[in-house]
Amino acid sequence: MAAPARPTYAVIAKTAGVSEATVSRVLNGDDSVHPERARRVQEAVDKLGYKKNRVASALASGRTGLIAVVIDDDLSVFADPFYGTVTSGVSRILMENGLQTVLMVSPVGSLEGSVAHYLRSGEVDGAIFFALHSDILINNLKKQGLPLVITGTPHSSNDVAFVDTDNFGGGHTATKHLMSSGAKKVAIITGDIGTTAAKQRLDGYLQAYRESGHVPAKGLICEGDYSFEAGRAHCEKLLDAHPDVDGIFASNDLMALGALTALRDRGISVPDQVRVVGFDDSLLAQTSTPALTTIRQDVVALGEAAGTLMIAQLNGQDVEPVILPTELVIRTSA
Amino acid sequence: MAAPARPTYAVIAKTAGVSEATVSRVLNGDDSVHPERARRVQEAVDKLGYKKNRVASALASGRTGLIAVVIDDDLSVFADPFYGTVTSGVSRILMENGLQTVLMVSPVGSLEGSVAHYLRSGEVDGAIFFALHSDILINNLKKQGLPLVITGTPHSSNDVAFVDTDNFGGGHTATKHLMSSGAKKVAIITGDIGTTAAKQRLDGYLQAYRESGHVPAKGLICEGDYSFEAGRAHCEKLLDAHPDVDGIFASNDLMALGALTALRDRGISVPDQVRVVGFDDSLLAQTSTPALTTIRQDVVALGEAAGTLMIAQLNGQDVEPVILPTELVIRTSA
DNA sequence: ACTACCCGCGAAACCGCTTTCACGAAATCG
DNA sequence: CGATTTCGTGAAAGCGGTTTCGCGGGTAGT
Repeated sequence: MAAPARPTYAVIAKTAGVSEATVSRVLNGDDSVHPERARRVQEAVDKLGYKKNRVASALASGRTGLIAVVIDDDLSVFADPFYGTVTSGVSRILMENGLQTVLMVSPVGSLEGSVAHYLRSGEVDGAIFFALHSDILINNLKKQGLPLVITGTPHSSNDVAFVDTDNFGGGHTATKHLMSSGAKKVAIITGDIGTTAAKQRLDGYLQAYRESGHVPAKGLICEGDYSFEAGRAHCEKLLDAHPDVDGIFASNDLMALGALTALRDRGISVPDQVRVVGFDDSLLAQTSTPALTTIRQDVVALGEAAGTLMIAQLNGQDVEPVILPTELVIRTSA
Repeated sequence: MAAPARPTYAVIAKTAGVSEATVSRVLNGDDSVHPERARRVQEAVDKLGYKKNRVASALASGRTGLIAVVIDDDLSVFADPFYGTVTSGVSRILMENGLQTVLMVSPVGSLEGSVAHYLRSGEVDGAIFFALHSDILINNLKKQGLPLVITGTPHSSNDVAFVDTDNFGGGHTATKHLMSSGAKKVAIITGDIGTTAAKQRLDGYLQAYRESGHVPAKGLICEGDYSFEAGRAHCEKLLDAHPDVDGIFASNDLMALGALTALRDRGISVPDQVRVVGFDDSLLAQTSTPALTTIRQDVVALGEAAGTLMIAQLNGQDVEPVILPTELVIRTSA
């Protein structure tokens, strides 16, 4: 009510004594305007506290200033601090560039539904995907020329921009560390093998084994799913089948914690009898007992990289995938 | 390029043999259109796969279909699964109502900056606040008639809609549980006392004490800040000053974990010698050793309630604050 | 000095949908 | 049965920017 109607180009133009077209040019950084008139426009803008109406601008220009962050999974995924953190990184970068983040959570499988429609309908200038389960929509959108960024390595090697942690390197480092601290028989509990991250971490593990000149005994490779329970259950199975296991690399901290719990329940001392390494360096790793040795990934940086890649694409630049390094954080468990 | 230009009202109108005005009426649920013509419009819409251009619609109607979720804190807050989960609840409800969630993270103190501008400029139809540190902007926006919802109890009792967990009840229940399971001397480690939630949980604790006919000894009330370290440090101080403490209520799980760690470091058995209760029922509570007895708050429900309250306001309904019940989850620590 | 360009700038069309307004026909009233 | 409402509908005026187009004047070429 009391809101004093916001000024429009018409007002700015009048007070600056120029045409609306010129106002537009000045406000959009068109340098073909005489400095003096540009100054006058700028003055009027400042004086009237003018702020561009993004909606009108969007309609006329076709650019909405909105970037979708699409989570291709059920809502619960967002409870994972990982995504929250990545999102905040993305959001910060986008905001600094005058873009807003639109959050879209799309239950697995329904990606072809309303979300797809929304993305296709030009109501966002670009989309960043998390926890992508399928590449078909991606290829589809890509073909339409929508700037895309994927966090995590996509399954098919289409030329879509993506950012990812060096999962292979992390898996490799973790396994190496276990071996070099004395473990002879190192098992791995993988994440959901449907994800590329889990596969890459496993590959790193295998590579480390290869380099050691040994071969992982049958049964040392357990296919988990990133859950606490999987960590616990696989660890127990492992202890039954291979009582001489002395190293466990869990593909994330949560499973490592599950393993830790199973070990404690059996009275097996960590790290003396069995060493454990996790992945992520989440809060869990810092607060567990014993504190978890783990592979840190820089999640904020991941988000920022995704945002930066998006900005670059919007500016018409060619972009290369970004792979961020991991870091071994040595605590007590290994 | 290959994108076959989306149809507009003009096309729909022509193929249905009506005016654009009628198309608009049908698509916006104006029931004053003759059923037969409405059907024809609907047919045309279906046949052409028409999807309304939200931007144009927004410009003309003044309604953007966007709801801001504002986090008044640094980005790191979003790493807390709590906010991620609330956000996903909000997002789901909004989407079901054809609204999109715009995420805005605003470093503490800068709320009066670009975010405020954005909110004021009518580019969103409403705003939901998380982790609110100050009420001034709220009152300001409220005055402008922007539909608002706050998660957490606001400091001043303006009549803004809010949703919150029953922190008082939770604190009360936690303390009661400690007492009734035998604890004589129950301490509390509060959260950041600047937050209303921390204050309310403390009030619940005090109320339980009052009902027990006792008074908490001096020094049993420790002002923490929700961090692991605070939990540990306060617990140690507590053990030094009051060796006979036999119950600790930590205002969140993370601090409870800190306390658990301190206790273990001193070889004090939980729950035999000291009982510990946390708050949140986060992942940490489930995976800690011993598993943490805690007060569960339904975080998804909180988000959904916030979303629902927003929808109600947009529909012009009057809304009442929503306080969600908590639940005592008994595990091992108490 | 005359034509050919280039440059800065304003007029006006346009983006796609919403909403007011007024008109003709049908319904209601006295 | 004429006068007044009511109802469904289309024409048209926005919403607030962006962008094309072309004009007038200054610069350059010859």
